[in-house]
Amino acid sequence: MEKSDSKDQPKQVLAEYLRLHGLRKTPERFAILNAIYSIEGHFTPEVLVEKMSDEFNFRVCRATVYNNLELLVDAKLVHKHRFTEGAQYEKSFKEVSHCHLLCTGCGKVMECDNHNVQRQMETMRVKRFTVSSYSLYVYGLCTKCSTALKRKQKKILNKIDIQKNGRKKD
Amino acid sequence: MEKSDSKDQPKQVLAEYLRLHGLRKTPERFAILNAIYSIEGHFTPEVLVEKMSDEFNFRVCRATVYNNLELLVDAKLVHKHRFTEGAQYEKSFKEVSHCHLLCTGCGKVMECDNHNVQRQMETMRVKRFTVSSYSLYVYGLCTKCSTALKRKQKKILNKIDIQKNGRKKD
DNA sequence: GTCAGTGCAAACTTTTTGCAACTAC
DNA sequence: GTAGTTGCAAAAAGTTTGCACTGAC
Repeated sequence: MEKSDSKDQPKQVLAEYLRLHGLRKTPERFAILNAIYSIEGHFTPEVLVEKMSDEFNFRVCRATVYNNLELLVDAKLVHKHRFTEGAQYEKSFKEVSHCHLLCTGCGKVMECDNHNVQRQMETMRVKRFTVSSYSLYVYGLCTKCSTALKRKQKKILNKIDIQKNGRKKD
Repeated sequence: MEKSDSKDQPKQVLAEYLRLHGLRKTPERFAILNAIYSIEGHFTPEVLVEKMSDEFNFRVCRATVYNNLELLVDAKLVHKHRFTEGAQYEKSFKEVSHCHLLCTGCGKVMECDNHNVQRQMETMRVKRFTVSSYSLYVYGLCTKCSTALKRKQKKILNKIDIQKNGRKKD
């Protein structure tokens, strides 16, 4: 009977978190949570405010969004990333931790499931430290940037060669 | 004889990087590199500027430091981290990639060598992506914050209990 | 009724940009 | 001499803060 599915919902988790921390159940908090869980992938605080206003017709000021994002991170309902200048967030409830591929050429962020790493991380123990989550960022080049870089390097090498030969000929 | 130890020096790596990219060997670049390699652990651009001025008597403006940190990251001589607001850097030449433990309570950053993870990362292959480096951040609580949190939670639970009992008595 | 939480605007921090001056090549 | 680099100052981007007001408890 009444299998406690509902208890597994992010909303319930937030409610319980607020209760256990003696904090208030404001409409803003649940509206923010709701908006976040309607977003697939990463988002910035700015985008979240905009989306809430546009799609949910719910206006919140930035300070509130910043405050509550921090709270939701603490409640383990949201992951915080810092790929570039400015933080990016991502829902995290019942999501498998995936690693992120960051192209240092164009800045593109891709996701990648590496089961070996995941297994390893889930069983990771560290002395004098209570592990709660992890982020793995892998830097490198996407195919497009990799090709572009090779072309660019060839061009530079040609230029260096020309300069040298020019000098030699003098 | 003349074993090419010198070629392995960061300075040589930078010189070669600059040559292959058609960039200039400015004194600022080598001064910045030098200062960075005198620092153990993480530092911010601000701290680097200060250190250069104070300890090396070499004044550079921030813009130059920012430009060249980016360049050094590209040359794989420096790692860039974004633990908090504001980037932190770290020398990376011939350094073993270590994972970072980030305490979400006090913000303390600790280093941690996990050989399993290191081995795994060094052999990692991803489709359509040329891996060049990685960062592993493990979030959690240090012993001090873990203890503090437990104490705090106990206090809140007591408070909630008192409120409930108070109501019931009414 | 009280105090945590919100909105607003201003302040602050970190990073980038535009431009004149400089210098490595 | 040319064009890549630097310094400087101003602007931009992202986040935090102070304060008055509101509303969850």
